[in-house]
Amino acid sequence: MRLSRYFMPTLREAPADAQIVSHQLMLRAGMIRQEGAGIYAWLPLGHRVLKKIEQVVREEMDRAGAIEVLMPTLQLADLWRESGRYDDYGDEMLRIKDRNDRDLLYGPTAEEVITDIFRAYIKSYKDLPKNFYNIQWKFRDERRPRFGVMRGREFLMKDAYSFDIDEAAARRSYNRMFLAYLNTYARLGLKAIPVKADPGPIGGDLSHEFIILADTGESEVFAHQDLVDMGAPGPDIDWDGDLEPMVAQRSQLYAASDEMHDAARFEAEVPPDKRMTARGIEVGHIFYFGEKYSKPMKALVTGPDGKDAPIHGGSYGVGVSRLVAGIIEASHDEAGIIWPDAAAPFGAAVVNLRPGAADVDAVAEQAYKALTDRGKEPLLDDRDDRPGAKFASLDLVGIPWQLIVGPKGVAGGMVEIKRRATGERQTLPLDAALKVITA
RNA sequence: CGGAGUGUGGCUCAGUCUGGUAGAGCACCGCGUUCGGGACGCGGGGGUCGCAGGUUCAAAUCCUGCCACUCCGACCA
Repeated sequence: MRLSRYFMPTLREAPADAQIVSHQLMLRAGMIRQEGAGIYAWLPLGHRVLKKIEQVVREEMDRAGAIEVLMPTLQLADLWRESGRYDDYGDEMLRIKDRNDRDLLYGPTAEEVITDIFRAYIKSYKDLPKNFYNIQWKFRDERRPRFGVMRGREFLMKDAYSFDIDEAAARRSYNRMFLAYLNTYARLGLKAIPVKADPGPIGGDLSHEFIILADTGESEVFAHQDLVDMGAPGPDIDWDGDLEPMVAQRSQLYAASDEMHDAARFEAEVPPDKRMTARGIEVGHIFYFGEKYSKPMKALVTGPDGKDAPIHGGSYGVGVSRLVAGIIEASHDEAGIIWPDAAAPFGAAVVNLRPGAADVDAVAEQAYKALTDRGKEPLLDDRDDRPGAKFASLDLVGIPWQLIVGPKGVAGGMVEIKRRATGERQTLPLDAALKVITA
């Protein structure tokens, strides 16, 4: 992409409405524009980041055996009357009427829709397990939207739903999601801690929230340091095998957010030098809910014994649009955003310091083409602007690499590369620079 | 939903108390000089002062009502 033809409206000052750093930086980087309380338009740069994150989430879901679908944003109230949630959900549900006076709603989640789909087609235990997910916009009419896309009313969520014959099988589905989530966050450059969550009326221990560490996070986390250091399991695991040991290893060490924290247990279970307290942001929530929807909605399958029984369900959510803000909270400095490579809107920026100078243009174009050919999705800064302005805005939007082409370097056959995250610079011939960036 | 606050060119803000017909910086347009960390000069364009009523010779400013947005608290990807 040539910046001179792109749309990247950066701001030198943050709008006064933005209170937290991710919101300020998203506005300054020209990623989003607010249309109303908790409602945002995604501008080109923000949209690219959102798509990148979405793709990482998608790949990890697919790897773990989930199947992608796309459910509607508008849902029929009758379905929610079946599950009993239409009246329970309250004012957070945006209720709509169509021209025939039929009650609709803008989906805040999709258990009812997916259960309706499931029950229409799947009748036998032989077709289980199944896990369907979609990445779709949700709307929850929050009492108090805030902090930009961190807590919007409209937000992009990946929601997955598992269907199993019994609780033991459901636990296996749960475990797959548990590990897939850790891999997802790790790929996005985040430290994520699974903490036990309030399982609600179903009980049991099958509910976890995933909290990423960021100094500016809203909630406080208490955890065993070994859990923090353990890292993600990685993609090369046997997804059909016994995942219980890996999950147990990560769910037995103490970890809790403020509302579930038990100071006495923390001190009893965790030695003093292993007690970690930090701030974090919730970016995922998984839980097992058994027959909560399958029973009232009659999502039954025939078991090996020939009898029909409600399936055991679980659901698994990732706040995709929230992750955009979460990553920024976890990764920024005074100059702006520092994207991890997997989420970066562009892999590298080729900075032409003197557009119009034929020799500089030639090298910049050559670098741009080479990076394009190698799949780095580069941004060519060919704006007619001063070097300082270019560096400042590219630092602000957080592109991981800058490949700087200026008259002095070109005269000596060299370019400069700069790594955004560390500020580290190297002066190299173009070929060597390209090798470093594409390594 | 309770409490607090803010609405003035795209952004940051001054002007409101004490009424006299709107201003600065950034951004934008033109010309010129600049050019390795958000340049400078000269010239220029852009604002129903959130909306609706009211008071007044006169309202951004005073009064009434409404709307929007932000923050703090109880709830959530």
